[in-house]
Amino acid sequence: MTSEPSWDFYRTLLAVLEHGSLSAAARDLGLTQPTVGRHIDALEQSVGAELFTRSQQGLLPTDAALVLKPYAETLASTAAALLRAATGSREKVSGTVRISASEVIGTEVLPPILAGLQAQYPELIVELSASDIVEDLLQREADIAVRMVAPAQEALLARHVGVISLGLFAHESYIERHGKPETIADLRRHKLIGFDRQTAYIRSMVKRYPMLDGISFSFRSDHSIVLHNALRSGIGISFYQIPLAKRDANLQRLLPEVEVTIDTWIVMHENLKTSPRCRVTFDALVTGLLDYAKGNDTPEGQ
Amino acid sequence: MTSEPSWDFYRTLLAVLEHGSLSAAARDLGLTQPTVGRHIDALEQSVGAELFTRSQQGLLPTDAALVLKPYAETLASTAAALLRAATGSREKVSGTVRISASEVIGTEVLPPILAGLQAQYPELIVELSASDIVEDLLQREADIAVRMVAPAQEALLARHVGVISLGLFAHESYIERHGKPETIADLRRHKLIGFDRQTAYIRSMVKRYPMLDGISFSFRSDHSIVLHNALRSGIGISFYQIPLAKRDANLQRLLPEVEVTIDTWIVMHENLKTSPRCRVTFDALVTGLLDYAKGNDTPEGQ
DNA sequence: CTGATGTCATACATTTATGTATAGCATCTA
DNA sequence: TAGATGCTATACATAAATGTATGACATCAG
Repeated sequence: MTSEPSWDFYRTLLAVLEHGSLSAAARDLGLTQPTVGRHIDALEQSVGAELFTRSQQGLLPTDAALVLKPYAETLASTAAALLRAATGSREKVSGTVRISASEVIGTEVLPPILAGLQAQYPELIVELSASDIVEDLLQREADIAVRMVAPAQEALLARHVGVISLGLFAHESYIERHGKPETIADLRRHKLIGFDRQTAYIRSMVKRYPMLDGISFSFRSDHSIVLHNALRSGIGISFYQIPLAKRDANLQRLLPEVEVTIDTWIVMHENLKTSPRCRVTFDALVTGLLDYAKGNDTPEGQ
Repeated sequence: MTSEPSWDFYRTLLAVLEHGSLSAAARDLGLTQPTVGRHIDALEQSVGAELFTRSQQGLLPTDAALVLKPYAETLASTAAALLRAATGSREKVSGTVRISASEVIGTEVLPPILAGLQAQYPELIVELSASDIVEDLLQREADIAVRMVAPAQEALLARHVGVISLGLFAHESYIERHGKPETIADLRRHKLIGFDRQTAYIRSMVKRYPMLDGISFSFRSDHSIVLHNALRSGIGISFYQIPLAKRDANLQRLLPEVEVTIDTWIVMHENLKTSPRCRVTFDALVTGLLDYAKGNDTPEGQ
């Protein structure tokens, strides 16, 4: 460890870890394979440890390299955030703003809101990361996030935009075939659509209706869109956001006494409030989602 | 923004921001002044904004540059953490572990604990950041922290090591001159030693004894060591950690009904538990501070 | 005022890093 | 089996970044 290695080596390291080969990493980085190889060599020498076992069909990361991956990911997301913060003038609403939201919100609710925003500010570039994975490390850190959990960190500008209500729904074609459940216990004899992994949705549901805990799903996916399409195709019964269900007349509410509410926040780091593009995006999301939670939905086509 | 700038430019940017001149930054980085200047030039071109207003007695950062500083600091601390994670073999207890603690704990309590640890593991290098400033951004992020607030983040390995008790103390030379206060209200006619800024100490004290809120200190410093030396020199009355006070026979406890307790945690990121040096340091801190909180103090000389 | 020390900017030489081209080996498909 | 495609490793030429030396200006102490 004679002197600190170049920070660029960390970027190269991350690319190699992500792509699994020097050549692929080189293509991604806009470098060449020998250069990437030299970066890894230099890094290995600096830290005094083997990072990859070389083979002719690619590189296999060692434990040491895997330990470094989360650090390199943090570096990448911070560097990306720095670049976003630096780009775009401080007066105009221009440059890139990156938003993180759940899959459902990101795919169904945000697009119309963001469409209006971009119509107003043509120079604004929006990156939208729609994912239910909590540990969003692979993704570039977002400037603004729509969250279903109360923000814990300090130095965050958070706005509570109300509660989103979920109810049980089924497509009418399913009801024709299987009938309606009359009680919660009755759900056990129905086909239920559910999640693979525990998401914020599930956690709050199980908290509220413990009898749902042991229930077995006959259709599972960890992809929210798949679940919703399964619901719309009449595969079974699923929780669904009530404002969204209004858009589809063929979806029928079941057991109206079952209702789960999810608190929703818009969260932004405090020091971004001086950035015009983050400010206007934040405000647009707040007003748009307040409307959505109230039931004043603005569907896609409008 | 033709292509992403070199991450090394961010390191250079941070150095220039911290030192205030190209030359000083160059000395710090082990580069030369023209190189540092070229890095800044290239970065300005990449982000399309002026970062510094050049003058012959140094560089004045623009608002744009100041916005980027926290990002660059995060990059620096992450890069340092990566390097620490990479260095040192995975079997032996070697390499550097960085610990963050309050000033009092760091200066008075930890050294004997760490001395024992380093005697056991001669190849272990310890970095100790003793500071009461909460936003420890300038510092390199620590591997292990001794905290007085309940850890909020997830993915943290936290161990509660008990409560540290604080009482009011004065040096006997002070008592000879001013006598002892008999009631809490009586404190108002005494000389009190206190803090400039609100620390975890103060907050929990005021919470418990609201009558202390409006009290005026006749001696203030935001440096804990200064305060303790002021106490030992007989300048006035101050809160002091009871286990520490036992070491100095000339310190007398006043108003024994006044006692404030501070919960204490040792906190480490979960993914460091595979690192032997972090593991053994964590364990040593836990046992050492459990002993300390119980009153089984292990003073410096022993 | 004068010299010492600090700063940034520029011109030029050199070192360093990178790209190109190629060889060697594995894997898969026809 | 032959050929295409994937990968890494090496040798060599080139391009790029860095260092050296120097000049111009500002600030402070004597």
